[in-house]
Amino acid sequence: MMGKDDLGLSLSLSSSSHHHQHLPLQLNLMPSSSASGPPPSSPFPCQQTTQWAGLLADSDKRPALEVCGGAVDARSLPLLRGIDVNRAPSSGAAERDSEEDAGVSSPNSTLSSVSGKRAERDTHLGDEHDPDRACSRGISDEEDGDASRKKLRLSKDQSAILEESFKEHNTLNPQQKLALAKQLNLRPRQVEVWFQNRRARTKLKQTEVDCEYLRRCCETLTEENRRLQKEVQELRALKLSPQFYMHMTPPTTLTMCPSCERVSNSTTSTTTTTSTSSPLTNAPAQPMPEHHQFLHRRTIPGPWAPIPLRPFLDAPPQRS
DNA sequence: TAAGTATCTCATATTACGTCA
DNA sequence: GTTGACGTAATATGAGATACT
Repeated sequence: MMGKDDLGLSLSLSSSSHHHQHLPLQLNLMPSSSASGPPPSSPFPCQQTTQWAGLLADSDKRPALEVCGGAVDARSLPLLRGIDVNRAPSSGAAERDSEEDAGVSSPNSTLSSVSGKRAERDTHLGDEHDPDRACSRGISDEEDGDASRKKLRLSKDQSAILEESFKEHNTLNPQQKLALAKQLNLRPRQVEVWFQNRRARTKLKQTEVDCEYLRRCCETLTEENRRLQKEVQELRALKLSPQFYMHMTPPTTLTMCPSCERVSNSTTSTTTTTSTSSPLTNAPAQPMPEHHQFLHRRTIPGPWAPIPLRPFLDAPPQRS
């Protein structure tokens, strides 16, 4: 049967990769071949991401492309009530955005870690608490009165470029974020949010795939268990038949050696003890090791107790 | 050097908006 | 025109890491 390693089943509860990113509970259910790929310290590696990105591309790309299609945009643009996320932030505001957003990268943060120096950050810490927050809500200078956030659709091209970038690396450093934002005419905060949501969607998809894989494994094991139970019933039925006892050998007790864990038949002569293959491994019987002969000759009372096997297993009936 | 603080970035949950049937 | 489902951009929150005092 499949073991844990066969399934490639591993749980990574917590670890740290190079970007000190949090590593979520990761089910690596890929076959053992893939288990050798991503290092355990990186349960969300680019390799795996790329692998899943390809798998997910179909599922994720569909809504993105359909929703963000030109026709949809053409219809939706009038509904944006004058807000066009795809348009470069206008002139002065755009420049201010691109510069301020270079420092505004997180809702909890006010300035970027491009420099990472607090002194420099402090100089940028103005009276405005979080300018990007207001911008990201789509509240323009003229729409300050509307407190509700505006949801802004990304264009097809923007989504495609973001997807391509995500395939290369599912996390962005500040420089990459800035460059991507500039390329897409988006605020860095928007790029950051997009990547966060994209990672969440990827993980969700993978979780669904993992669940499906586990479900199939469970079905397989259930079927295997059912088959074995049936086999046990058949063997028990054979045991109860009179013919069974006629050909039955004397009671047998198998003993396991503690050192090599081989099973020997204690009913036979100690000098002629046969080495029995493991029922699990089905390994071919091998000659008795030297230490076996020593142990069996001296009948040392050891901790390895005889293993009483079920009668029907001690003397398996002859199958014709 | 250790402790405390500030900041950044992340994952995660949730909200709210846009689209479509 | 309305409505519910769905996708997703945006927000809120907490945690870990890092730099600094």
